[in-house]
Amino acid sequence: MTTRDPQATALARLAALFADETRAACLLALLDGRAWTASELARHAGVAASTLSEHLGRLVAGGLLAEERQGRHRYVRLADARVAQLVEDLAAQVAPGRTVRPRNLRESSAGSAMARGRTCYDHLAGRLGIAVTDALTARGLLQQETGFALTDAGLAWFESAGIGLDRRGRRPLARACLDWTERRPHLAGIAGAALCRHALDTGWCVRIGSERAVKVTAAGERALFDLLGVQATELR
Amino acid sequence: MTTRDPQATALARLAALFADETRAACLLALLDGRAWTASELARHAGVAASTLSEHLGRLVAGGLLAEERQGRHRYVRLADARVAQLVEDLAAQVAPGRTVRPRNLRESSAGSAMARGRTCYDHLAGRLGIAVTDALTARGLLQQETGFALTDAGLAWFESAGIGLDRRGRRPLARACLDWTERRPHLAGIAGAALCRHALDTGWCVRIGSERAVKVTAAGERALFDLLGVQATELR
DNA sequence: CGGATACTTCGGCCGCCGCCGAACCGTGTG
DNA sequence: CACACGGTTCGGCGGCGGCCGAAGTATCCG
Repeated sequence: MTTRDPQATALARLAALFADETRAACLLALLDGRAWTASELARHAGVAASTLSEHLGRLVAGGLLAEERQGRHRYVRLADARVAQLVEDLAAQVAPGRTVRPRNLRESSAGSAMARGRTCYDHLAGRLGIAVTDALTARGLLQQETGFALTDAGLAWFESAGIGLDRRGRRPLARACLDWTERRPHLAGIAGAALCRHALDTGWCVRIGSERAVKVTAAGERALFDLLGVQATELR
Repeated sequence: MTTRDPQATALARLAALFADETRAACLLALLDGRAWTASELARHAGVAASTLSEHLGRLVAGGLLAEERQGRHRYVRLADARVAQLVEDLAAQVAPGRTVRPRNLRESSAGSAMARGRTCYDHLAGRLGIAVTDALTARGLLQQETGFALTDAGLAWFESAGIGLDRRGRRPLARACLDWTERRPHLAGIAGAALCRHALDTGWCVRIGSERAVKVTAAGERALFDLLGVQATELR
């Protein structure tokens, strides 16, 4: 009050952006890494377009979202990987306590598709993400014993698989991201993003509908087995 | 509204705990890893005891704080390392934008002591934390190239230095924590905590006053130089 | 036992914030 | 040009939540 801690003020202001159910729903939706229009988000969150417009204004002003205007559309996406990580961290903190019991078949099947495989901003998560991470670890390409890092063999593997790693910028090459369905860490960071992009580009997996869920194709099963020894059964 | 996303609800509820300046000030203060009494926090935050009591109730109910009652005192501390990490992450997200210009000499000297060396929950931060992390990296004990992990030599170093690493539990052995004064990652996780505890136990550094700041002793300078080659000049 | 201290509970006040619908603006379309 | 459509602005409403001080409870101390 007389002399407030500016750091506390800033922290509270940032947290306030997450502290609303509608905004939280938007941020979680945007974890798919894609850009959504304002009206899509409004429908998703179940509020009026005018309400959502104000929310987007705050989120953009707060630096959490980046916007891009095209014609009469306003596209927004998470500002950067740092923001995505923050959303993931908060979501992960909250998830362990949840024992979701889906209400009906639609939610149940949607939920199980998400649990099977999904993107987490720009990398793979769900059983798919875990299976890949485990396979990398088992083959000595990734080590989780004394931290979380690619091994030299791992670097070579990415190269030989033709998956380029753009190491400019500050983002860590490999980083652990806690999976909220599996409750175990999976590969994120530059390597995780590159792997996911490669998987989508080459058709190892495809997105299901407009959600974050992804599905492994037959070609993907073959490639994952050939390259990493991932058994198809781990993905179901 | 008809069918709200329970994850969004949970995330918003969690974030709401951080989204108040008074509670944020408490959480940041508790980042020193110690237990504070309710009245200490009330004084620190500049609010009435009754107000703070309600805040503590919420934070405890929300699982962010653990409490311990002793006589007429209510001690609280951060619930665990996970919570501490979340606070750090949020604080780090907010810090880069801040270019603090201290108002007066007291704040200035307090600030520079914090910048020189401090604890970040249970590990070392500030120039001290960075110097140690850099030294570990330069000596090949820690690698940040392909992630963030101790090397085999690093494991051996901890052993030979007599710093035990208790690897039970899920906490990662080594983890990067972004330093909000140096804006670079420093060592956290089990190894970071063990190193910090060792440094305080053996008198390499001592706490300054009741704050998070720590000061490297003459014995500490010698030990850090002998064991890691840290130059005393890096610590000033 | 009586007073001091630490904390909690309660009632009441105030301000902020999320919500909506209506009106408005700008862009694309027949 | 008229119209549809996506988005924004505005006014107004309602509720939540943070704040305080006063009163109450529990503990420690002399």
